[in-house]
Amino acid sequence: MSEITDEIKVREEKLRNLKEAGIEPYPYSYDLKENISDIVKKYREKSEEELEKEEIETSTAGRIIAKRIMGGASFFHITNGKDKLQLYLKKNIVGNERYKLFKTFDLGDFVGVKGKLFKTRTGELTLVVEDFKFLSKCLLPLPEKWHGLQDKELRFRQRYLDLFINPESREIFEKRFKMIREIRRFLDSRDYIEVETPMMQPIPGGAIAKPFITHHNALNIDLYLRIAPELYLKRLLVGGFERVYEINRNFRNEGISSQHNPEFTMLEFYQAYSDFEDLIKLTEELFEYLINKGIASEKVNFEGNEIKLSPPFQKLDFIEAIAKYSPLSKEDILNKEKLIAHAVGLAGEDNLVPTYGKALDYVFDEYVKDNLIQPTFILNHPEEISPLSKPHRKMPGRTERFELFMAKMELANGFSELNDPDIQLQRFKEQVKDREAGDEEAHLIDYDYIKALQYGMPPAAGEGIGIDRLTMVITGTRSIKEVILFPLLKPKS
RNA sequence: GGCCCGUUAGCUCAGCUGGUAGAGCAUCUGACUCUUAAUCAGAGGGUCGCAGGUUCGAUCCCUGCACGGGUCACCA
Repeated sequence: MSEITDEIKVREEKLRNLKEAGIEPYPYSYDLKENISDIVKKYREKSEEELEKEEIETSTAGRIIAKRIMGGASFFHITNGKDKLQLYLKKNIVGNERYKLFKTFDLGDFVGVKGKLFKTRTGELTLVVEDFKFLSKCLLPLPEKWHGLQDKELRFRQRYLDLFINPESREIFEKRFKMIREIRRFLDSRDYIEVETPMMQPIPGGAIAKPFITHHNALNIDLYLRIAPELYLKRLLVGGFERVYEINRNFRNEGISSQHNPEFTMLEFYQAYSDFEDLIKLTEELFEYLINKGIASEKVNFEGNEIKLSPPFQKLDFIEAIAKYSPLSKEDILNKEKLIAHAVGLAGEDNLVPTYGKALDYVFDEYVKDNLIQPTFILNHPEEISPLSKPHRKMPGRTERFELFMAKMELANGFSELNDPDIQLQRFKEQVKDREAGDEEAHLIDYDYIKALQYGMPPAAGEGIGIDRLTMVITGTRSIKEVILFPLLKPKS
């Protein structure tokens, strides 16, 4: 991929020179006392006098990212990707030969250094190098120091460069993974247990989406990469696990956009003896928790809008939401033929399968979604678009379901779980009709799941939260590719 | 998939109505023992995304393709 430039030749030459000088360019380890971040954290606030008095001797290691070479003394910066530390190298401390050697190290090389800490005239914490060890060679030239790596394609294809060149990028991912850690702690402290369920499923279920297909040779069967873990997690409720969650990948064979990656991370959790109202409360508590832990801010700026992440969040009935933001009346929306006609009129005949479910989805997305900037629970979805939710105890034709929207995105989806096997089978059969009407994504009948329900599933509520989108909101990022370490890109030939 | 934009040195970017390319950083050589976008003096580095076309002549105009970005459609 990379052509050999003069600079690469020089770096390769330097590598050879190291070997010839008897210096191992790829040693096995370095016995460092503290990492760069610890040093910066512990000693940054100390005064020049304190440092001088305490004579703090330490050793650390990192990648060289800046060189300022002078005749008899030079300055370098090394980084661990997060923090950087200035090094001061003096000829009369390390000796002429070693000084000359260090000067040949390139930007990107790893070094281990040992010495005392002091502050320069300008007040920067600096390590006077007394001894050093070469730790690894960087053979390719690095991006530029002022602007970093700007090219989005390179940033995604060579994320490792992005991570140690662009601190903002590094921060997004640190935040993401700390958030996931806190979510685990939040659920663990509520007696949840984290489980793993199949990624490869004979019948893809639990969501409405096109799956990836793969093949198992020994069994000679096609399998589907899961589009959701839902039906397996609910089998665990049948099996006696009362509180379970899974944080893992789902795969959907659909378009790639600023909000969609073919594989994405989902938190799904199920809680026995609870209903959708309980999970609405739990969801608000989770946001509160993430704010208290310093993961999320109370307010976040997203595309110029200030989003208030601290609960409580507003609530809006699904049908009323459409009535509010569209020219349609409640009666229009509940009238199936009329709504289908309206949706088909909007979308064009070729673009919409004429089922009530598809029409509902379509008008909701068309009229409502872009208005949902502040966190909003959309409630009580119609049965036609909620094949796995329990019928609403007060509203006929509706289900006990909620979706949490913010920043024009769906972040969470939860409901009281349908545990009546007869109704569930009936709903699956209605999905089959939709499939016959041309809806390729309608749910398939999973008889094995029905069988599990026939053994009895306790009343329960479950919810899925999109981890990538949650990261986007918390970090104020517009593109899902910015929050996925290695987003899917077309391979470059 | 449609439309719009981008692709020029390792990186970040200029490049006028078409006359075979420039800067900064990085690299190399030299000077410099508190620099921090270090400084000073010099040097090297390019199949202008790919393939065609128009033209005496194309980085520039046209067509196609590739990859990326944005947007719409699709997608819970």
